[in-house]
Amino acid sequence: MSANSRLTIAAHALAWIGLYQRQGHEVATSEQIATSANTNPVVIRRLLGELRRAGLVESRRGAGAGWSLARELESMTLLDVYEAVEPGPLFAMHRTTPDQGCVVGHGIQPAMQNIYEGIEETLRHELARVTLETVLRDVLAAPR
Amino acid sequence: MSANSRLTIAAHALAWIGLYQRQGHEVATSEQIATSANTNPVVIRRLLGELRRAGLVESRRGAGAGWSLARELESMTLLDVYEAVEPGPLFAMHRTTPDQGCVVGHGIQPAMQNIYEGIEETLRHELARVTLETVLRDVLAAPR
DNA sequence: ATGGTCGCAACCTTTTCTGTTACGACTACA
DNA sequence: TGTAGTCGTAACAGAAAAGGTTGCGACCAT
Repeated sequence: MSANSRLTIAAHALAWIGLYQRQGHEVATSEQIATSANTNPVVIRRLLGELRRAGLVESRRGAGAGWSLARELESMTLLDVYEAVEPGPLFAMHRTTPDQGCVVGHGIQPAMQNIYEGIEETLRHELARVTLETVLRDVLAAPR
Repeated sequence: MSANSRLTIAAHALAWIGLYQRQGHEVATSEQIATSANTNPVVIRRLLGELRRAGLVESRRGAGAGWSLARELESMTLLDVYEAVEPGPLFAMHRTTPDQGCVVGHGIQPAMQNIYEGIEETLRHELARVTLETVLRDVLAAPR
């Protein structure tokens, strides 16, 4: 599916910030999170920027700057994160308009659009069932 | 999500073949289907080749060659098509292994893997509810 | 024998995602 | 007031995937 890792990395970042704050720290830096996720700080800042626009995190600038949660992990779901970092639909239509003179070419897009909408609704429902608190709990439950 | 159009095009092709056969024709050519989908015949042959490996269609070579359904549209679901044409998982993990020395970096992949598996199972369930017969019916029901 | 079609490999272009560098903006603190 | 540390963002490079295109051998009904 040519899947991307945005949802995974965003969840990683949120879990990291959440745990760090529970350990008494005020803010986490993109540098620290990037080290944990084994990627570049700019990648983290970009993703967290989208999460900030969605109201999930806040950032502070200047010296001693960094990122903090805007809400409890308990109140965030994977759906919130998904909608913040994934722009498009799950399934794409034809890249070029099908032949409108053909019965199938004419009816296929509305038909698939309808079907896909129902499926994406179910997907969103599933994503909404998983809170970031659950994610962190599962992360900490991993055998070492 | 960087979605691709394979599922859409494959469903288009199957609906086209199915309708064409109901009109009394034995086989459909990749050329005809490509015209309806407004793409290249090789693209169609590639996709139908995968559907053939999955036992959904058959092809005949030589003169008067082409494609036909291997089963009734009624007995094919979008899940059959999806599994035939989509190789990978819906969501990707980190591109590089996260820091195993970090609690989050260590536990994040098994945690997300588990969550994703449940979600993909639900997705498959939804796809399995839609038959290609339904798709064709919806296609023909489109207002003109 | 021939013409129409599939099978498949090879290559190109476009798009998307990720990584990287660079640098200005901002602010706590000395 | 200066400075160091961090964010914000633009710009570009590299990798990967999807889709489009061409070419040609294999196949077979006629």
